[in-house]
Formats: sequence, C-alpha cells, structure tokens
Amino acid sequence: VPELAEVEYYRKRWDAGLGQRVERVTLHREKRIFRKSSPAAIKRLLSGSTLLGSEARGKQLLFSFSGGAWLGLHLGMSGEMRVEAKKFVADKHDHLVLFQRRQALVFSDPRQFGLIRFHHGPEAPAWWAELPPALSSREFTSQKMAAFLQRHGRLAIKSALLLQRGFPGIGNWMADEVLWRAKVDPRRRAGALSTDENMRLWRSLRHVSRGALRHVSLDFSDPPRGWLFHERWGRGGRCPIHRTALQREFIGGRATAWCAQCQQ
DNA sequence: CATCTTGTTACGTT
DNA sequence: AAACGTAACAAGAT
Repeated sequence: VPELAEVEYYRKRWDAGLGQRVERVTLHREKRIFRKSSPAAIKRLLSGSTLLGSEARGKQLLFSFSGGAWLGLHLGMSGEMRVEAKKFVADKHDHLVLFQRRQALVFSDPRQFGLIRFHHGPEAPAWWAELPPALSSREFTSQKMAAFLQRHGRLAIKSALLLQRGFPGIGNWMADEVLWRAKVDPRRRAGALSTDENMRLWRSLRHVSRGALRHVSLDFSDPPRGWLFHERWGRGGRCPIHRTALQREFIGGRATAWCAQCQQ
C-alpha cells in the first residue's frame, strides 16, 4: 500500500493517541516484523509512557514517547496503522497494539516486509538522522538529483527513482507518474538524461509528491483526474492525453506502465 | 492451482 | 569500493 502520501495518511491516524498514556502493550514477539528490535524492550519501555509526537520522512515513520522511547515503523508492502476501541483484541497480523484509556493504536502487517524499530535515549536514533532530505525540501535541488542519477548512471531511470536514498517516499506508481509527467521513457539510463530532461524530471517529482500529499494523505482519496494513476492498474490502461494504449513491461523487476507517444 | 502485488535487503557479481 | 541484478522474505487477491 504505502508510498509517501499513504504513509503520511497512516501517521496522522495515530494522532488520536497524542498526549495520552500507553496503559498496556501487546505484541507478537516471535514475528519477523521484530527482526531489528527487541519486543521485550518495546513492551517494557512503552508501557506507562506517553505518546508525544510523530513524524514521517519518505516511507519512514518515527513516534516519540516520554522517557526517551522512540518507535520506528516501516509499512513495507502491506503494513497499516489503525485506531480501534480500547477493548480491541489483536488478530493474527496485529503485531503491535498500544492500549490507551480511550482507544487502541494498532500496527498491522500481513506480509511483514515492514519493520518495527525501537530506540531508547534522549535523541532520535541515528538511522533517523541519516535519512535523506525530503523531495519537498530546499535541499533537494536539481543539481543534487542529477548528481545522484549520474552515480547510478547505468540503472534504468525507473529503477533509480525507486532508490530511497535519492528519492525518499517514491514507490512504484509514483515513479511511473513522475516519468509520464516528465515525458521520459522509463527504460532510459539514469545517467543519460539531458539537462532539459533532468529539469523536467525534477519539476515532475515536486509536482507529483506535492499533489499526492495534498490529495491522498488527507483521506486516502485518489490523486486528481488526469493522472496516469487511474490508468495504470490492470490492463487496458490508456494515456490520459493521447488515449493510446499504455506500454507495459517489467523494469528492474517492477511492473511499469508508460505512454510510448509521450515518453521518449 | 498459478500468478500477481504501491518494498526492502542480503548476497554474489561486475 | 561502488554499483548492479536477482532471490528472498510472506500472505492475500485474482
């Protein structure tokens, strides 16, 4: 499910528990989702703590609690967060549940490609501080973007856009959307784009990420009409501009759709 | 039953 | 030393 905007949507769901104490924690300690964290430590340190705040960066989520406890979540392919009634009983895939007085905050992930991390200390964990600047930030310049693409010059541009170190938050449908809008063929080598194409790509990235956040992150509604998004599921999709059938191919192992007429 | 999936990472190779 | 391609992870939907 989750790319940039969906991640932000889920983050806000847990706002329901801000400023409230966690009375009880249940978790599925043996599950793979805890491969990078200690379920025992999470249970011990989050019980009795207060949820203070949260932040999303790309696809990464970080929740801070009183007592210097930090919970990192990644939603992987099938992760989601919910708010349930306080008498909620965790089902098979509800790997972590924080029970508060008024409700239960639930993290659920059937496939467990997601990840739960935990950190105890006064500062946010190191991995968080090392995350790359957001696509919407001033630091994400077209020059830096071009340099990154140059460094991965032999990779198909579609695959390069999925590298989170360079394009935090971009996932499969957003990458296709960005390339379609920038009029760049997804199979092109990342290092072979002209200055003009790089500029189009950069503008498209800003436009698509801002548009996705504006629409999807509010209520999980779809992106605006006229986006490739609406055409790229299943077969039979057509270019929103030309109404010609979209091309489909696996690029870097990921399903890719594009318009051969727009994108060169 | 076979095939697909909005994601990362370990690992072997270039 | 980096960058690259592929398999692997797990479970549900079609």
